[in-house]
Amino acid sequence: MKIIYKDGTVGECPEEEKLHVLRHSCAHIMAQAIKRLYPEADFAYGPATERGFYYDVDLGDNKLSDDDLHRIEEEMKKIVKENLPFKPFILPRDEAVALMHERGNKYKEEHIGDLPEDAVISFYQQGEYIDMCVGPHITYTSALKAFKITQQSGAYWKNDAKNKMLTRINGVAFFSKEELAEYEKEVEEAKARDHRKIGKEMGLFMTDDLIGKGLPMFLPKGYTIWQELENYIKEKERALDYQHVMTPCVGSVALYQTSGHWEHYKDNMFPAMVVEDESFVLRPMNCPHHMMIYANKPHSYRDLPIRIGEIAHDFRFEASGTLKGIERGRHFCQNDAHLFVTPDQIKDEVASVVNLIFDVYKDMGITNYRCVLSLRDPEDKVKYHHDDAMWEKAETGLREVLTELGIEFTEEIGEAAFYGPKLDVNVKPAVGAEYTLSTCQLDFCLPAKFNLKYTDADGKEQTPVVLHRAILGSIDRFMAYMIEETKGKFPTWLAPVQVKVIPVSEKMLDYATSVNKALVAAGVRAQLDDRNEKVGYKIREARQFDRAPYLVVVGAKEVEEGNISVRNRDTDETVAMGLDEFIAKIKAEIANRSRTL
RNA sequence: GCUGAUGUAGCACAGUCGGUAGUGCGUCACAUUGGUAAUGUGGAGGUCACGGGUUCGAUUCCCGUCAUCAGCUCCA
Repeated sequence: MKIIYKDGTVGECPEEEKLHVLRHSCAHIMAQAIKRLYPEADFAYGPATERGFYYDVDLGDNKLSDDDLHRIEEEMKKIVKENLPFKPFILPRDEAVALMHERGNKYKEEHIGDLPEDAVISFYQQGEYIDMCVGPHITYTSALKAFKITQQSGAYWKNDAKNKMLTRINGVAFFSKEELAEYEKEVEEAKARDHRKIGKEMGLFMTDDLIGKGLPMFLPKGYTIWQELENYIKEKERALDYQHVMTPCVGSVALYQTSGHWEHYKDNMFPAMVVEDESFVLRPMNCPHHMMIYANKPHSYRDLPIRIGEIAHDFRFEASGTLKGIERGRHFCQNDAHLFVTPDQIKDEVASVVNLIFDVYKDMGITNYRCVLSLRDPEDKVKYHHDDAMWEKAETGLREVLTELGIEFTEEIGEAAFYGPKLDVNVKPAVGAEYTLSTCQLDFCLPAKFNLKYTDADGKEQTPVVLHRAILGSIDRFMAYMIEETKGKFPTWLAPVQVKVIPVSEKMLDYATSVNKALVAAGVRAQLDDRNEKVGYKIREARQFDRAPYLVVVGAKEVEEGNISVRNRDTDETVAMGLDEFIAKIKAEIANRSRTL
């Protein structure tokens, strides 16, 4: 694939940049098409993305319908057919400003003003359309073979909610029609994996307008999974000498004023309730409660580390547009803990948390994640606690520990909590943007605000350091992730229905009932399908909706031989075995929390 | 919250250029008694999200509200 650079040289495109260039050029072609249909359109940014491209455009008062997007796409096809060359040129700053001004490109004009003094300002022209751009681009529009406009949405100029909202038009582009078709298939598969869809199919949770938005309710099957996750993580934590507590979901406003959360987050909390001249809020997080538990009695350095954990109900008034099933609601349960440590214990405790995270991921079969060291933005004086020395100590400390542990991570500025830096472990859901699953945060700030103390070996009072950590993050969100990862085919220990018992006909119903009873009595989540339907039909439903790990079919043969037929969900193999043998096998599998059937 | 789209039976969806609605699955009844991804027949089931307006008449047109979806911003 030939490409043309801003100085006019033409060359072969490096393999790894081909798609990027193609997609970026596609954005220009889309802009040209939009300009033809909407001459008043003014363009902001139009980059390539992971799968395609977008362009943010100011369309004045025009609103686009799906038909309009289709028209734009048709116009793009025409431009491709016209086979226009991409022609670059470079202008001195004053002429560049004049050109953009003359053509009414006020966003590009503003952009030039943001560029450094010595910037080379280049343009690309294809046909009648000129765009300010550093390139490189494809040499002719006909190089674009497979693309599609996928959606429109709003996006703020320079990503700032204070600025005007522009129309963002997204598209995808590939080398070939086959790759485009492959992409569309992937999108369909991702939609089928969406936890909201599977949750409904399997009867895991529900929402209702009358309850209120962002407030999902866990149904018996969903709560079964939820409880298993809770038991699992508490067991892991107990083994690491955590102590679990239970604290109220409400706290006084004064509590959050003390912690600083009120100042930073009051707009994202449910508004205060005033009773008997005192103000309370539904709690958005649990740090202050746990701080007060620490402060409940004096501590010696010999007591530390103290690890206080809680599966804690929290409420946040999340912007309505951000709510998403059980992945992000206005109520959720954090797998939270606060570790109160001395400065020389930081390293070991961070290591222990990090090891716990990856131990859990191993158990759960989670492999697709990335680690981020989230740092403050030193320029942002509003968001972050003012104490440069504290930040320096916390950030370098955390970075050192992670490096020593051999964790691969990237650093992101401006992602820290207001009280300290964090290690975030991020994953991608089936649909939508990446989110944080697990976190470990280093905090020198809140212990001081709450005046927490311990007595050191010299009998002097010292302030402990706090590690905030969440392994499953929120149980709700973690469950959403597991639904999407497993497509609802949970490992046996998590499956809401572990065994579906299917009699071949009603004649064997008594035998099937006794088999089911024995399984239930043994602590297995078994369910009898006693409906008057054929075997094939019941098998189909058990696979499609329950996704039960095991199907037990009993007919005349089994009654006669006094055994059962067990079909494995993952291999589709059926074997005959004694009921006791099966119970022993599945109980062991559940106890081991094994991932494979 | 913002921009856009959507809201019809438990679920998935048709449809009505304004005359109070259909299909499939599920559900219920009856027949069938079956061997690992759909047995047959029949019945019931809807204030067409909610509230206003226009109209002889609104599920359909207009306005507002609520919810859902995509993206943006945010995520202690």
